[in-house]
Amino acid sequence: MSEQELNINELKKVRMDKLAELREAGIEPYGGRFERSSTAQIVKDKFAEMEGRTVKLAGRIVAKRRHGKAGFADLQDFSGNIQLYFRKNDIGEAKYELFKRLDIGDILGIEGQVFRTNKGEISVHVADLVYLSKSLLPLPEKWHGLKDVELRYRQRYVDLMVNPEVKQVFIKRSKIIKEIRNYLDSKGFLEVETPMMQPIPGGAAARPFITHHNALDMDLYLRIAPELYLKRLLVGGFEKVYEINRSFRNEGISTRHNPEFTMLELYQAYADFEVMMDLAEDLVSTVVQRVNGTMTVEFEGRKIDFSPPWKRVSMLEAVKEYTGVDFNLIKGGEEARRAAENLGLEIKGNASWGEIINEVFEEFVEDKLIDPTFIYGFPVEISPLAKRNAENPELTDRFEVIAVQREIANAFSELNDPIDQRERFLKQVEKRNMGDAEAHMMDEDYINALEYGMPSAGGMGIGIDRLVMIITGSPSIRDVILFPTMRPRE
RNA sequence: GGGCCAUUAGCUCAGUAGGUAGAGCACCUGACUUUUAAUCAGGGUGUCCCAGGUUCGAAUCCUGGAUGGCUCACCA
Repeated sequence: MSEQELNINELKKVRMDKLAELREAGIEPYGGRFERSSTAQIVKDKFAEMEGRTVKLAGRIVAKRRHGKAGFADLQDFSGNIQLYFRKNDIGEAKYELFKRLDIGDILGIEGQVFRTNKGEISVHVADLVYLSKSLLPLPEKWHGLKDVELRYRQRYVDLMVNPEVKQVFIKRSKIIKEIRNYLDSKGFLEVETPMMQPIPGGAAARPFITHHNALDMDLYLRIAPELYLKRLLVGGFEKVYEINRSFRNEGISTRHNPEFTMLELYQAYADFEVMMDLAEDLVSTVVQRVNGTMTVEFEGRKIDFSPPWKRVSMLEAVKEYTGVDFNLIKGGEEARRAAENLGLEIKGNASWGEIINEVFEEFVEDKLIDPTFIYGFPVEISPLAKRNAENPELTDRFEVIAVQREIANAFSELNDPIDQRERFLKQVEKRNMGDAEAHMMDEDYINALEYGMPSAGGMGIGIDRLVMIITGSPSIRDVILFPTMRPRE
C-alpha cells in the first residue's frame, strides 16, 4: 500500500467501499465499450421525434436528487446535460439500489425512454444502467464550481468537467486553427513540419531551451521559431508553405507568455510584405467572421473591429503622430538618443538609431492601438532576416499587426541576399558576444541555402495563442492553453 | 528577477482582542414515487501552505521558505 493510500481521506474511503460492493455484487465498475444511440443535446433538440423512444446514452453523473422510491440524476456528456429518472417500481429493486449508491462523478451507460416531466424537463426514464467508471474523488461544488486558478490549471480535467465555459474556449480554439488551415489550404499553401530540435536555434530574438541527445552526444535546442527551416523549403522549390506548431522560449511567464506557445508561420515565394498585408487582413478577418459570426470581438470591455481594410501607417509616421518627433529628420544614434531622452525615455548606452525608434514606438504608440493596425517600416537593426527598403536601407519592408495593444502578426519581405544575410548574422554575433543572449547565432547552413538562391518571398508569423485570446475574450494566455506550464507541486 | 496580494474541510468561503476553528455545497444515517441549487431531521469529516520565533497560549503577531495570482522588467 502506498503512502497515498494510507493517507486516504474519509470521502475517498466511502467510495472505495462502494467500489468493493460493486465487485462483490458481480458488477464491473470499469466497463468497456458502450454503443450510444444518441447524446444529451440531440435528445433535447429533437424531443418531438424522440419522445417515447428508447435511447442509449453515456456520460458522467453530475447531480443527484433522491425522493425515496424514485429519483433524478443529471447526466453530462460532451454535448451537454440531460436529466435521468429512476423509479423503483419500473427499474426493479436491484438496479434501484445501484442508483441509490451512485456517486456524483460516476460514469454510466444508460438505456431508457425519452419523456418530459410534469415540470417540463426533458428526461430519460432509465430502464437499465451499466457502470463505465466508478469515480473515487469528490467533484467540486455544483454551484460555485472550481474557482481556484491554480487547481484549474493543474487539474484542467476537473476544470473542464465543472466549468462549461472553459470547454467552449477550447472548442473555439480548435475551430480557429481549423479555419486557418482551411483558409491556407484553399489558397494553395502546403502544411509542413520542420525540426523542433535544432542544432542552431534561429528565426527570432529569444533565449532557447537546451536539451541533449545521448546517442549523438550533442546538445540540441528546442526551436524558438521555424522560420529558417521554412525558408530552406523555399530554396528547395516549395512556393507556398506554412506550419502551425509549437515554439519554445526560455523566458518569463506572464498573462501573455507561456514557455511553449503555438505559432503560425507561412511563406510565399515571389510575394512581398504588401502581399502579406493583404493576406493577414483577409486571413484574420475571415477566421474571426467564421468563428464568431461577426468581424467584431469583445475584449476587456472594448469592441475590436477586424473588418478590412486595416489602417496602414509607417512606424516613423506613427511615432511622429504620437510624440510629435519626426525621426526622419534625425540622423544617427546620438541625435536619436537625445530626442528619446527629451521624451523622457532612458536609453541603453550602445543603442542605435533603429533600436531607439523601436523603443519610442513601443513606449508611446503600441498601447494606443486598439483596432488592428499595420505598422510597417521596421529598423534594420531589429530585423535581421528582413529585406531592406529600396528607398531607405536603414528600414526594412517589415510590418507588425497591432491590435488591442499587442502584436498579433509579424511579417516581411524575406531577405534573400546571402551576402547581406551573412553581414546581418555577423552583427548579431557581435551583439551576442557583447552579452545579448537573445541575439542570433551564425547559421552557415542557412547562408549556404541562400547561396543556392532563395526566391524573393513574403513571410508572416501569427501567435495563435494570442489570437485565440482576443477572439475568445480571454485575459490570460493560460486560459487558452489546456495545460499551461506550472511548477510541479511538492 | 522586483513589488503587491492570496493560501483555513473534497469545493466555495467566514473567522473574534492571541484563548485551541465555522457556514453552504458535497459526504454519511433516516424520511419522501415527477424533482431540478429538491425538501425535512440528525452527523464536522481539518497538517488553518511549510519551518522556525515571540507568548502561559498562535489560523491570528514576527522571520524565513513554498506555491499561485496580479503587476513591472523582457519578449511573441
